[in-house]
This record gives sequence, structure tokens and C-alpha cells, in this order.
Amino acid sequence: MPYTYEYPRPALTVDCVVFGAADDGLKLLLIERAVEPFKGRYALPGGFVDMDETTEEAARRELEEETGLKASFLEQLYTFSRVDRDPRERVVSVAYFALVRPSAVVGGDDAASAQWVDADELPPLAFDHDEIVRVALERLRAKIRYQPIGFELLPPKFTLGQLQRLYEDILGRALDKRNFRKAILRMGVLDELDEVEEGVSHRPPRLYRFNKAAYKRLAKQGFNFEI
Amino acid sequence: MPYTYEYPRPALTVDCVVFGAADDGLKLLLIERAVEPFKGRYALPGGFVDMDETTEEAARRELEEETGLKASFLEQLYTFSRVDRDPRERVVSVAYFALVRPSAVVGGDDAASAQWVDADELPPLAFDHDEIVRVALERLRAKIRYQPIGFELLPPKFTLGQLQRLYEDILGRALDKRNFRKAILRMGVLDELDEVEEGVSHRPPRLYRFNKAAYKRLAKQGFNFEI
DNA sequence: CCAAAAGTGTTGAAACTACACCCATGG
DNA sequence: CCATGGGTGTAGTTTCAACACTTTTGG
Repeated sequence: MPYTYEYPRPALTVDCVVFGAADDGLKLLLIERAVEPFKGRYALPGGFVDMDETTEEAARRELEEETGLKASFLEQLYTFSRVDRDPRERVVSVAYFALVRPSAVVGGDDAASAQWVDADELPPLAFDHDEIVRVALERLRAKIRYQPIGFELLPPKFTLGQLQRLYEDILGRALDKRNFRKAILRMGVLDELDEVEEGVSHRPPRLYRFNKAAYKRLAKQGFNFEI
Repeated sequence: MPYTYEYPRPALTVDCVVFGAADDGLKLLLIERAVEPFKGRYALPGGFVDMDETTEEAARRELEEETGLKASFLEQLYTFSRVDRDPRERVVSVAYFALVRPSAVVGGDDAASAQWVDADELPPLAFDHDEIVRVALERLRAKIRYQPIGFELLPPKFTLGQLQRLYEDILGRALDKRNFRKAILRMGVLDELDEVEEGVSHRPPRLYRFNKAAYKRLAKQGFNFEI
């Protein structure tokens, strides 16, 4: 027991709320707990913050250790500090909000117990993780309307139909196809490719790519992405 | 040295970025440090999180202990965790963002060393507090456009001129008087009072009051406050 | 030829921008 | 009567919401 302090200290952890998009909707990455407390329940991936890393570094490290995934987008969500949020001892947790591309979603789990679960049919979670997920979903719904983060959930080349379905899944309501297209194309942050998606049993949709450089240029001029 | 742990733990603190509005612009509340490190420099009010309080409770407690102020608005800003942000030891700090009304701004400081400083002429601050303030100003500028937090900086009864000057101070640009009035009155969250401000050497301006209940009702219906 | 999703244009209503003048008070 | 900020209306432009039909492919 080598570490002693003059005053007691809360333990400090990170938790990751990781969203992915699949054909059948928005998914959340969860771990099934193997030990008490909350043995058998699902929980967010996460763990303790080391002394030589920032909380963001801890979040990326834990995410990779527990699930094998690298987030294409990761930002701090909120710090949760309810005194009784962990029944064992005082633990303050910095939650992170992450998005991963679908190539990471499909395929067997590197970490045996990590699973993708439908974001709109979540089981009860361990600790205060229900609340953390609720806050993360709020953030996702708010943020997708004014920041181009939807593209972090799609493959590099995508159709406007895929993009619209993603927005509809996240916002939980239908969007007008014509107005959605007009709005998103007007912004000038999508490159129209000379390619279509093959092998569909209807008119093949054109593929687009998000132009990050164009977006950054516009953003610097005060332009506002907004759906 | 009674508190021992199996693994080392960062210390956990809170810092408060407190904004107030005065006649001559936006102010930030700072403390002059009496001890090393950064002795003599200005710093944000803050301190250690106790084991039996949330970080928000700690922020309110520290703010009152160090400055005598109660925030009319307080929300979590961001958690800062750079490994070297405190030269003495590893300290992770949860920063809070607070607004106080002008009655709290004027008058002698309860805490001798607390001072209001112009938000646009800040001296260099201790630790990473420059960065924390930068993030807080960004948040304030973004948030005032889509949340009715400006009223937390004004007295309960205010004129539209005061409100507009506040918005101009925070956003750093002039706003068209007619358009500003139309926009803010159209929302229907201000009560027009049967009172005017007396004692001014020009046409006496009408007083208004923010109607929180009306705002909440509208917000529940999906209405968006936006300037 | 049928099903399925892709793709496109218009119109009326609302909001946004820019702009100039009169009003009520104190000094 | 002057200075000061308060207070208002309008016209042109842009954006928004709502809506229906044609196109291209696979089966």
C-alpha cells in the first residue's frame, strides 16, 4: 500500500459512450461485466486514469484495450461525480463520447465481451451508466444538427440516402428527402463522385465524400453547418 | 498521513469561471494568489473536491467561500487534465461556468483578494487558467445565441438597450437595434412591464422581465431560442 | 412490367437584412 | 433647443416547408 495522501481522494476513471451506425439503426458499444458489482449487467467500456496520461488519452487507451476499436471521433462529454455512483468507493468519472465507422462495427469482437446493442432498446446498465448514455444521446442529437459529425459514422463514400437515414435514426423523425438534399448540397462540403453504388435492385445511387478541407475553410469564414 | 491507496491518484479540484456584467462591459472574477506557485498572479476561484460532495456542490461551496457570491447560473464547463498543469503534483480539475447578477458585482469584495477584471483585457493567469477562460468565453459566446442565459447577467427588470449592449459585449460585434428587438420580442419570453427606467436624460426606456415559465413552456414544445 | 429507391422544381410563407426617421426626457 | 438614447415600419432577399412526379435499375 505505497500511496498515501494527507486527505482522501476520489478514484478517477473514464467511461466511453461509443456509437456506431449499422443498416438497422444506431448502435451503442457495451461490455458485459464479469465481476461484481453489477456482474452480468452491461456497462460502458472504461477504466482508471493513469498518472502519466490525460483523461482523453485514458479514454482512447481503455477503448482500444477493451474493444480493439479506435474512435474516428472522440470528445469529452461530461464528468459524473455523484457520491454514491459506485457502491464500492467514491469514483469520479470523466465520460467521453465517441463515434466509429461501420467497418469497425461489423466483424467478430476483439474483446470477447464487447457487444453492439440497439441504441433505442438499451438494457438497464451498471452504475449510473444509463444517465451517462442519456446525456450522450442528447449531445449526439444536438450536435449532429450543427456539426458535420454524421460522416464519422459512415464509410468514406456514401449515398445521400444513407446519410439521410442516419440523420433520421439519430433525430428520431422523418426528414423531407428533397429539402434534406438541397440543404446538405448547398453547404458545399460534399464532393460528388463519378461513382454509383452497384448491386442494388433499383436505380443506383450516386456516391459522395465529405470534404473536410472545404468544411474547415468555410468554418473559418464563420459558415455554420446546420441541418 | 492516514489515506493510503493501492495505486496513485490524481488530486481532484474544481475551478470556477464567473462572469458578471458591468456598465463598462463583461467582467471575470479572479483571485490574487497569496502563495507559491504563481504567487501574485491572478487565478480562478476553486479548490479541492470533498469526499461527500459532487463537483457541482464543490464549485458552489468554493465560490461562496472564496468570494461570497452565489451563482444565478452554474454549469459544468470541461474537465482539464494535462499532466503538468500543476507544477506541484498531478491535479485534474473540473471547471465550472457561472453567471452572476450585477447586484453581486458592485460593492466591496467579501473576500479581500477577489476582483472583477475586464474580460477582454485579462492578465496572464496561473496554471492553465488562461486556457480554461478561453474555453469558457467560447462557451458563453456560443451559448448566449441559443439559450436565454443573458438574463442571468442582468437585474430582474431591464431595458432592451441593456440587453442588446450585453449581447454586443459578449459577441464582440454591433447588432441592428430594430432587428434585435423584433427577434427577441417575437419569441414571447419577455414580459413588457408598465414601468420605465427613471432618471435618464433622454426618453425613458421601458422595462422588461424574463418570463422563465413561458420559456420553459415553449422549450418543451421544441421552440428554439435563437439570436 | 413491377417494385424499389433515386432524383428533381415550384410555390407560398416566414424570417432576415438593411436602412431612416420621429419621440420623450434632462440639462 | 440640443443631445441622447428609445422606439418603430418597410421592402427586397433568402430560407423554409410542403408537396408529386419521373428515372433507373434488378428481378
